[in-house]
Amino acid sequence: MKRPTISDIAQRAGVSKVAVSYALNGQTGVSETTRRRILAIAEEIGWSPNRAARALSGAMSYAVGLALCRPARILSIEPFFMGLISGVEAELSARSYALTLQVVADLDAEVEVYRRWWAERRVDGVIVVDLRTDDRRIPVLAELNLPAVIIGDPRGSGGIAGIWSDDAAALVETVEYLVALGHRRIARITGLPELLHTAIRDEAFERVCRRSGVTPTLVAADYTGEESARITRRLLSSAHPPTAVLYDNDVMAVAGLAVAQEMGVTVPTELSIVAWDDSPLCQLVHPALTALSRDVPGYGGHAATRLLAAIAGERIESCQYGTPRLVPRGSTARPGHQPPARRERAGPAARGTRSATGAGSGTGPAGTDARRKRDR
Amino acid sequence: MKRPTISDIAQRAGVSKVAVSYALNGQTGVSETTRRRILAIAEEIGWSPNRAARALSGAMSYAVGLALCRPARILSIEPFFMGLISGVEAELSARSYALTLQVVADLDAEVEVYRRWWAERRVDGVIVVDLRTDDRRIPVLAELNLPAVIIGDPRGSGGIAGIWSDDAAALVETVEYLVALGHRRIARITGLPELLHTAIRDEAFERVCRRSGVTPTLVAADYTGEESARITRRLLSSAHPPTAVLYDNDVMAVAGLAVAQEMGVTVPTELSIVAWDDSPLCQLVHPALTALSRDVPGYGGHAATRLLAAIAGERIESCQYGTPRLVPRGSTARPGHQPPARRERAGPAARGTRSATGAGSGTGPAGTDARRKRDR
DNA sequence: GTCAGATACTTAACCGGATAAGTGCCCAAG
DNA sequence: CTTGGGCACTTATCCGGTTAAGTATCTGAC
Repeated sequence: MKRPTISDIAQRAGVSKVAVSYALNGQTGVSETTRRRILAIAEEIGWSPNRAARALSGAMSYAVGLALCRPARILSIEPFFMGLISGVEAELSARSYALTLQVVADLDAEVEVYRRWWAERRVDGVIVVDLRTDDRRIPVLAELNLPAVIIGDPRGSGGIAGIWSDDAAALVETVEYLVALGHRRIARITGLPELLHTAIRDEAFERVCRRSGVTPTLVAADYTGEESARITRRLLSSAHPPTAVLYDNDVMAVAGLAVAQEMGVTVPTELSIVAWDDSPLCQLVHPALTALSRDVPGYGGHAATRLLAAIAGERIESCQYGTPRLVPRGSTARPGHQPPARRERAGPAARGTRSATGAGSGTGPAGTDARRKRDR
Repeated sequence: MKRPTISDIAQRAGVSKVAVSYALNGQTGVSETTRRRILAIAEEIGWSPNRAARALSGAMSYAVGLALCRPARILSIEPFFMGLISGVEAELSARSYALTLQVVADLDAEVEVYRRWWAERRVDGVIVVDLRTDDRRIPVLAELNLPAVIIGDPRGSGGIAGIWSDDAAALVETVEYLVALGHRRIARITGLPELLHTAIRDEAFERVCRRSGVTPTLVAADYTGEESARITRRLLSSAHPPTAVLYDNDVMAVAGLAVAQEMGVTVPTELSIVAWDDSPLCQLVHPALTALSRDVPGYGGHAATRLLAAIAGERIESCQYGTPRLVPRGSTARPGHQPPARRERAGPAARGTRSATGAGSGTGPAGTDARRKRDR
């Protein structure tokens, strides 16, 4: 089956291909009658513009690039990226832009990918994730003059417009919530230390802890459950274990919860847990995890919209979107060793007292969460 | 900054652009001296071929398409897709092919995307996932003569080569394992019923249950934790609850585990749980979930390799890869109401008896799993 | 010495669109 | 009746590569 071209349409319509081009692009220069005839033929034979041809003359590729620089095992478990991609995609495909995805091994490879995409005219712009402190991708993008949107704090995006959430504010809110509950020993298990948002959260953490008279503990991790489990185990067996732990993603928080349960540390009475980034996962475990929730697909959609604007030549500014909201669930409570009354009477074998009926009440919060999710 | 073209190189080298083209593509027709000079210049000015131009003359786009037809909330929680993408990508980028991703709302949209990609020459081939029973995408791909690799059972791929795993065998192995443990009431909570692999697993499930004298219970779900929780709750509160449940993905299995724990049903003694598709998630929960593990990135890599072969014009055959292996963990055991000795002595508040020291033994299996993962 | 054939190039044409610069033709104003 | 100007088109050219089809120049065999 041969792909139809504008020449095919021209032949059928008995006009030149330029007339067809004008007609299909809404330009003046063809009569309304001819235009309709041409459009009808195009529709009939199922014509779509050959992107390569368009790109060659118009210097546009109608594609946007996204390079992901994380090992496969992290990519697959982190719901964040797939959520982001969904959001980006929804926005792009609505304007018939394509998303070109590349997984790279390290930052050098990523920079090379940008250079190649630019030289090959593969993409019209890129979305940059995982902004680093003093990020060397930024000058390259500037040098290439490649339209870009940075997902990350404008302090690190070196003049390139970005979309960012106020992580510091969210962190302060969370710590203050824990302090209000009565916690005085709070630990934070971080994501990759080279990421800018890790540094920003760290700084905010130390600041709010100092201000609140809380002993901060900061441990760097790598987003994996293994690492989180190891660190949590160490923290909980120390002389003065924290009464609350903030994890920099949901996977680490779930792993931390599992370790606590293994070690016989009751959550939330003996240990409160907060996860950064909400996901269905946080509501699947028991107790459900208090989380910093944000609208990830919306975040991606916004980024895509702004990138398309930048590609269209608009001057775009950095904008804030979707600062995480603290969603308290069962994993945070006042610190103390007395478990809540309902659980106290649990039989030795049972992990909780709720009967099948009691569990029905468990649908309450689940239902609420489902509703919240739909609201975003 | 202007993008360098072969004409720039030609000018610098003092030859025609055709000579440059020959030199850069390893064709005969240029002397070794000239070739080296041209390559040096190309390297120096950072030339990469303009993909649009290449595509226009060569009729190749050097891109592969992947359309995902699942709602965002499922995409983001299912590690399968991101794992698949990582694997596909690794293979593609090694041969400097790009991956074009599109998230679509339904099958009609997906078919439209294929038609558009084909007409636009956006991609040289596609990878098709989530094969349905009597899949209407297949005839379209055949009609368009668009190179494709189906990820799914060849019984449904209508002559188009695919890559598949023997789900029926894996399911039979799992049920036989449960039967050997002594289970006689086994339930299976399935994924989307319209997917071919769901039907294949269902059929195998009923067959092996009948053969083994086991009462099968089949309930259709949709891969979400909410749905799984609802169904599990219903099953467990029925008159004759199953003693083992097979879930069609990890998220549903984790949700099922949470419900059991909520309801005071001990896993694994009162209820055994098996998850289809392993992920770090399965090892984070407590007890760790027995799972059907497979090498998802490898699966994707294989698919990409075969697709590239098909694009290169080779005739490719369907091939089997990565039939899931059953990885027994703590969530499966002989059915019975006596919890194992070590847990029996648990204090009322504790969810497990393991002390900090006891938890150290927990690193044993975790270490093993990490090693296994690296092996793939 | 000459002629075939290889070598090392060049020129021309093409891929499928976009776009600048014509070219008839009709209508209306002067 | 002429001229000017818009309308509806066409022709020519370009984007940056690939490929077919020349064309000199050199080499070697007869």
